[in-house]
Amino acid sequence: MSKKPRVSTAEGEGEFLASYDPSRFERFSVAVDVVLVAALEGDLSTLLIVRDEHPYKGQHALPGGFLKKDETLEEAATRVLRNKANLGGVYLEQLYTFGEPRRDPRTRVISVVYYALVDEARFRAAATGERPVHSGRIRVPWEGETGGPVKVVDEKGRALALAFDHADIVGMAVKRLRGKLDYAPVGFQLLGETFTLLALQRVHETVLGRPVNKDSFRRRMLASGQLEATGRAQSGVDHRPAELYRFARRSAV
Amino acid sequence: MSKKPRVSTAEGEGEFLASYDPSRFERFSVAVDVVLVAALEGDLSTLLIVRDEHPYKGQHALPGGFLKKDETLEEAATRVLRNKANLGGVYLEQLYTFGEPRRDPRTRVISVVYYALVDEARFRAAATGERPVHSGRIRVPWEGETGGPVKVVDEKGRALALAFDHADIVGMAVKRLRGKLDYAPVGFQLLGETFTLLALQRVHETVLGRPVNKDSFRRRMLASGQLEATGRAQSGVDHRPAELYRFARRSAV
DNA sequence: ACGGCATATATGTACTGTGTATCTAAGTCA
DNA sequence: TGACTTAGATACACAGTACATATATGCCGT
Repeated sequence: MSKKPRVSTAEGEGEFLASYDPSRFERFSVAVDVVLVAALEGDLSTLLIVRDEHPYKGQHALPGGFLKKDETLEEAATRVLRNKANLGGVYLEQLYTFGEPRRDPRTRVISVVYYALVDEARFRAAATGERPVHSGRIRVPWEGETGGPVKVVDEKGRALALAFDHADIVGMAVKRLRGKLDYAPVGFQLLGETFTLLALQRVHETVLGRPVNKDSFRRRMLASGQLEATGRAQSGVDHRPAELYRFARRSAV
Repeated sequence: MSKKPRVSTAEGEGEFLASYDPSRFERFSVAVDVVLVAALEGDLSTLLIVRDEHPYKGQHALPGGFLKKDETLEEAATRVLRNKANLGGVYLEQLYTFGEPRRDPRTRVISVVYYALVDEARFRAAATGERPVHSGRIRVPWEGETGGPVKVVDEKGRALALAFDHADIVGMAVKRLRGKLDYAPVGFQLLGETFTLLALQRVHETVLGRPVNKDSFRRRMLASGQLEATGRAQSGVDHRPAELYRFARRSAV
């Protein structure tokens, strides 16, 4: 292969190697949206905001905001969570970047999407704060193919038509969670400080979209060394209460 | 939670729900870079271009280009591959978006990175074309942790200092490949139409950064149903030739 | 107080995938 | 022709998991 760099005027080369002149290139609005996910009563839920302006006025949308000049993408996502959901210090990870030219009818917007995982208590605190935030339940198609179309419904089970391509985004978030379930402590992020094994199982089932064998799941989790028994038991149930576990941050192995 | 949308003038709400006025928000240069990966002689390689302008003049960089007004992100990645490597119809997938404010010293650039997987023949065709493209060998730290620092070296083994944050980007591409190896036909994309089981094993070992058991690997691959024997054998080797296999696109199960 | 009920938790067994070792097959080359 | 090298097949041990069964423990109605 050619070792000596040479000046090329070919179209493909020029645009990248030539002197940079900002005015020569298009500039784009960059937004950062966040899929805030929690496990509520066995279902995955995501935080939504009702739009009060066109387009998609009155419809639900993921919380988001436009990127500012000197902040990183992750800082923008953090800011969105802080401003829209009054949440800080949550697990945050970049999901995907959506850039279809007409995904926003007003102007072209490149949206870098992050997803965040919180436990039920934090989610409910956000969803009942001063701001008009809503909770959308994610209905994952049972036994569906990976990345199949998820539906988002309200508390009464009515389907919510999400603004923009946000339904696709939620679907991709679930798909990502599904892939990480095996090797990352996803379930723990979605549950509170303590939880029962059945609760953890429900979360896994919801993310996977299929039932898992109870006994196998229990043994696998206990054998993983990631769980730590608290010695305390569930209360307020009309049957034998289950042991409460917590996530073992760093066991001495 | 509050059901009735109400107008909010709080800072966090306003920026997203208020009437959209493009002039109110920053606009950013958006680039699309491509990590073109192939398996060459057991090593992963990636396509690089030598920069002939500041910054990082004379250093190697991933092929890339700025996003145009009406093309999708994927179309931009396709265009980059066509222009810089004269390649078309390759497997392409979005990797990650890098947006650190000072990653490009000239101006802020949001870079949406795609990775592409090609077989050795296509990679060599690109790397020996008219354009001054180069091949960088990816040295994955053996037995290293996921996402550990990879090094990129030239044909003589000399370390290449990549421009911008492109070394990080290559590292993330390898990390992604590693994660997909178990459930996606990554190896097949990196090999040609036909290949021996040992060649497939070498690719897996390179991506994983560790040796895999030969017999187990063979059995696992044959049991997966993704392989199809061609009936033909390797030639030009000084030992017993191995059977050539091909990827079974859609087996009748 | 007691027994039914529902769920938690423990134990046992079969199956499957993988690691490892050993043996045989099929080429090249001196 | 026989040594050498790698391909490919077979056998066995082991671990993880699915599945089945048995026991424990709390609540609740009578």
